[in-house]
Amino acid sequence: MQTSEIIIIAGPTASGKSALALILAEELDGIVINADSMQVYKDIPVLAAAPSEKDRLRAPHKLYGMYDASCRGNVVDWLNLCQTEITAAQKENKTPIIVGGTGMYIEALTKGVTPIPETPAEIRQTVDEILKEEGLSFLYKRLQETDPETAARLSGNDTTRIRRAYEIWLHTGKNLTYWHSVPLIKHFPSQSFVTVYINPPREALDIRCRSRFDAMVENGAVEEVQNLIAKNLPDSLPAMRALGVQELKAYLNRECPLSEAVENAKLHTRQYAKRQSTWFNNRFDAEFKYNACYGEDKIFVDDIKKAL
RNA sequence: GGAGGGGUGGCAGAGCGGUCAAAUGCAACGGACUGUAAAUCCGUCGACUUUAGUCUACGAUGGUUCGAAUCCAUCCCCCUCCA
Repeated sequence: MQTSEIIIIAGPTASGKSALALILAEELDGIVINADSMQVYKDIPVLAAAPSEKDRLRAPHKLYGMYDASCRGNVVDWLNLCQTEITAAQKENKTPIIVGGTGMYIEALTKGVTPIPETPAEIRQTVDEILKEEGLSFLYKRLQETDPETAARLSGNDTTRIRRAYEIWLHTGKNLTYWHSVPLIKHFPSQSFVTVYINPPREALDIRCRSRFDAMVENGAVEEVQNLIAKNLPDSLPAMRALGVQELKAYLNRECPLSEAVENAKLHTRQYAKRQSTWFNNRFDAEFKYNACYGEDKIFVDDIKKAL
């Protein structure tokens, strides 16, 4: 069975997205393409819950583990790679199946992105120094002068966004408000997506997150973090912020017992799942919604196949 | 048995006569989200009614006071040290 549609499977962590993607890939002769900001790093397959070797043999998987932990991935880089993979799949008459929990990535794919030039490293560094020397409130004041609208929209505590907005101004001479006024660049028309949202009840998800983390520890999550620590990377890198990394690092540094580290990681996973649900519930308009974790139910698959 | 310290909202922990429904942190709940997004940030958080207010609350009971989480008495628990 072949189709030119692009399937997108979104949902919170541990909802069973990857399993569904895999089954669909098998049934539809598809290619699974990752839309998860953490599964792109090769150093953390266990903690990021990337598909296993065995699963990857069952169907082609793209954009998994392609970056070193020292890299900083970002939406646009991912988007470009994703587009390449989608067109490559379509050329071979295979169904691209995009799966992931990173709402921002999926939205960039379906709705497009603003063509803001990439910020060079020097600019980032400059802003970093301002931040360090003058503080966030200073940077916020500068933003109020250069981009009052954006400043008004943001909280004065929102380091990430204030920094980015100011970087854009410094680099391009135009502020974020201006950039947001230019049309988004879209690579695929909206009609080409078949969207699926797995949205299990919180309690069910929580149980899964918890047992999954235990399984991660059994499958070498601690060793994974140990190897990461050995690389001596700054904690600010995305891979270092994957759920479980800082928690297990604290254990390895003898700051807390393993049980506590595990509890913390489970807690943070649960809170993350909530943030994801909020995102998808309120801004991801899916054609198919399922209110349970994906297990073995073929219903999902049949429903989706019918839509193609 | 003796000496001392303590019991505060789901938890931790401030407050030590009024401005205390009680700081702060955590958790919980809701929300935002345009290039680090598994990030970052915002709101709510005793109950009932609701821009004001009413009630129940700081181990228990009783007291002092115009007024107590804060002072006193008794009781019940907990911890530390000495024996």
